[in-house]
Amino acid sequence: MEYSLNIKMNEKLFLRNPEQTDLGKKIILFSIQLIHEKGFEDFTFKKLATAIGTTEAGIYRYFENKHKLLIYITAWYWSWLEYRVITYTENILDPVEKLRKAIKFLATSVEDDIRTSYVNESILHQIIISEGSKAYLTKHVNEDNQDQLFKPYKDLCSVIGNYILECNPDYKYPRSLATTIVEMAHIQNFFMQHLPALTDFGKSKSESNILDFLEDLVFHEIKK
Amino acid sequence: MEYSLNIKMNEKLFLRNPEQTDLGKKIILFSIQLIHEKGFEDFTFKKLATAIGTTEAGIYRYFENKHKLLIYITAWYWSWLEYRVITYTENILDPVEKLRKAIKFLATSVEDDIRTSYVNESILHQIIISEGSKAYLTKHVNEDNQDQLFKPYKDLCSVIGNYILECNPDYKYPRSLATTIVEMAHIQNFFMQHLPALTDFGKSKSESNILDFLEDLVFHEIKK
DNA sequence: TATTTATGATAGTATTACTATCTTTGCTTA
DNA sequence: TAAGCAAAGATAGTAATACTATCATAAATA
Repeated sequence: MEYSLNIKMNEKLFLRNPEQTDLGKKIILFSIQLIHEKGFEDFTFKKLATAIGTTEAGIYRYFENKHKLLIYITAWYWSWLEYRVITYTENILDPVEKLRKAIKFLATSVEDDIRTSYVNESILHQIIISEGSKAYLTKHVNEDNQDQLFKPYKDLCSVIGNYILECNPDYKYPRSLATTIVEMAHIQNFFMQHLPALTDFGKSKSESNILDFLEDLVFHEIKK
Repeated sequence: MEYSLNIKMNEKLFLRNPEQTDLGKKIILFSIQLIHEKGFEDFTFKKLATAIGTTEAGIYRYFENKHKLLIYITAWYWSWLEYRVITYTENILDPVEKLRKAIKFLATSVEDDIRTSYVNESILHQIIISEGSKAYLTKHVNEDNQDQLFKPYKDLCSVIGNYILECNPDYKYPRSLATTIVEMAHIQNFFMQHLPALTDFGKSKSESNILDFLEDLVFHEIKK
């Protein structure tokens, strides 16, 4: 049996829906590869077009500019992650176990999900680590936010925040702690890879250490 | 009596030392204003030159490119902050009080320091919040790191890490907790301003709430 | 007075970030 | 089977960006 997983994306993110055509899917597939390879600053629609074997104008029919494309692929990632977190925790009754599992999904690398043919999730995870925050660290964040472009990120954080409240209904900072988990899962990973003196995981360079740190932090904080 | 505070910057950050000439000081002063006004992506040496009343070529004599200039001003900020943290905590004996004071310096807005005529620290603080992480989130972070460009950031985190260890010598993650404090002090501030649903401070929008959250987090975590 | 140093003035190039237009291909649907 | 439409290809063009180079000039210094 074959599976396929479809994530409905906000229509303001694109001009033409990339999921509905061959070229569109290629744009997503190759842009993930190219952004990972060159970094977002050095990534251009010209280079993307050449890699795909189409023209610049072809890309512009799908995305207004490269920043919208970055928001698209990050938003896709957060939606996919929320889906995974929810499906893999729904049978767990103990809220502490649920939260533990969620943290694990955030802090651990993923393997390519075979149900999504035109997205390579393990590379996407690396992009989130290195480029993810550039999606919102702009002067037009307020307008983008009004267009709901960051909803998937907020939804994921909201799920984590609710798990935190299930563990301790009196805890005062469930949202801020949720974003702390999500952000630090990625920032600690980046620092571990590139600026190891800023972490305690420089020698082993293992994601399981980040996981241990985050669990330690979260469960000390919300302990009743 | 007049005071002046001088911070020695890494020579690899510039081509000609901006602190030693009038034009150099103007470049720092105006670039801080302009980056804050336009955001880093929309900031160009052309616009900076026009604002100062000099030419593009004039700016290029001081800085290789706008990214080096960003690293320069962020590095300056971290050095200045480390200096403040150290001087204002050196007479405090209780390590918990010391750490508490340090967190306060990180999470609270500053007023313009009159001892540094060509740097506006309160605007610089906003730049750190919105643009700071772009200094290291690049494909050339490893080369920049080899050139010691991030040393001021590391030094500051190291100071905080040591205060953490003074509070609890057995604590396992002093470096990662230090970077968590520094990063989250700024990220929570950005979210509070622009994506308030991601924090618990959306209504009041007050920095003192961020401070309370960070203290709560840190002292629960390192409690013996 | 000679010389170095900083700045100004001007010009030029490759690349980026688009926009516009016209043609072709291939798939519906009457 | 023909007409019609949507997607994609081909090509061109523009303003801005990110530089590099050169030559002149003014001020500081030796």
